[in-house]
Amino acid sequence: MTELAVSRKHGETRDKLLDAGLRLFSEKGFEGTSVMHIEAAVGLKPGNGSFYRHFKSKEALMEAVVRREIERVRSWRIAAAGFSTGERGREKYRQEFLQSLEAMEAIKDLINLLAREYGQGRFPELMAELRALLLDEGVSVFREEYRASMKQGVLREMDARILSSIMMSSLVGYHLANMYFGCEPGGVNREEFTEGLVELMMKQKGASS
Amino acid sequence: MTELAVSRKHGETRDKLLDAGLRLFSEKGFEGTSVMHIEAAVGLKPGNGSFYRHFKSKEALMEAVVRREIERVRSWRIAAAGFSTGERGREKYRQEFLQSLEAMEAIKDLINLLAREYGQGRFPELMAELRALLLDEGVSVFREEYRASMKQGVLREMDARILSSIMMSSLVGYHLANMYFGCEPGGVNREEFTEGLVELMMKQKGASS
DNA sequence: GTCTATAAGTAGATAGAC
DNA sequence: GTCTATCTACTTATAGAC
Repeated sequence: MTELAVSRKHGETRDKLLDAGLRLFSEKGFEGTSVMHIEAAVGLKPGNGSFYRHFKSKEALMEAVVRREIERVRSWRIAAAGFSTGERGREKYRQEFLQSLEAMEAIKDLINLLAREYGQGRFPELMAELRALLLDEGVSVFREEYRASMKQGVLREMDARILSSIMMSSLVGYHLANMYFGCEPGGVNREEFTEGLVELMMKQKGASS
Repeated sequence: MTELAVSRKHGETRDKLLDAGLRLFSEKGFEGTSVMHIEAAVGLKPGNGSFYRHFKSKEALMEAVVRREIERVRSWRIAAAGFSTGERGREKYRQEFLQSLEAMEAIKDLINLLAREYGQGRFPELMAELRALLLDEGVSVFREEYRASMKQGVLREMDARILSSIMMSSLVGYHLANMYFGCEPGGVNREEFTEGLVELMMKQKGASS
């Protein structure tokens, strides 16, 4: 184990390739991005295959890019275990919704890449992993939080499964509309939007049942 | 004006090319779809350029595909002017939400294509037109409907701009999660989801203010 | 670890026979 | 309106000098 043909720990260039790969695959899609383009982006002379000293193929770079992003998201999840602490109420939910939008913003390249490549059958296992991470885990965290809140009587009485699905879908839709169209849906900004979501979730003043 | 080099009204094959173009661009992206592939899909011998008797370039096909879809959506909009009639209430909104999801399903290839190509700078004017059609018009129809409903006192009192943005984002998010991940967010089906949206919108029993 | 050079394949597009 | 044949450019990837 002296030096693998294409070993795992190169230096700066490898990291630059991962960064450029994420950005370019996200912007132009996997097919739309050539290795020459990637090489040029990191300062290598394009078309001379120096890329292949770092990754054995374009597919290998794609896989490494997605795996690195998955790990990034995982480490955030662990760090943000503070989710279910603190006093439940308007302000807490408002901040959590804003944080969700910010988190999506932070991984927008990953989301974009996912949108482009998903369903094409190119990286099925990778895409399945992303789905589990982004969608399934996200909804389930929301759901458990809402269940706890309802017991405390701060939220309107409603199936927590459905409420969490709606809140999640809503944030996802808002983010994607923003991302793809570069504008806020209906001219409603983040603060108004998240405030509105909280308003809908909370028990209305004087509600009887 | 006897016969343009690549004239506008060919026959069956041209339509087949438009159909195949929509499907393939949506599935594999513009860059990911080769002219050979398109030719094969409509029964032409691939790689022999018969495609170019119908469209002067791959870009030209893309443009024609999107324009045809835009017209399709426009004609629906006109036909569905019945939106703002009928008795306002739970059942009406429930059906309208379901119809929105069905409409998105019906143009999912267009949406997918949009998601893939938007922001790449390849067809800027085309994408801007789509945005106006799908997002801006959609939200504004919702908004006016809600304004009218609030006056009648069936909806909770809330900024109609924000409510319509939330409802729209929510439907878009639900649809996209479904489309990209092939499953319902949080295992909530359409009926439950739309029912939940209505529940959130309506005035709660016994709400005072 | 980057460069020169180049192989082998595929892409978009055109000319002309039928 | 489809086919044969072909041009040019670009793509992924490799071999080997430095």
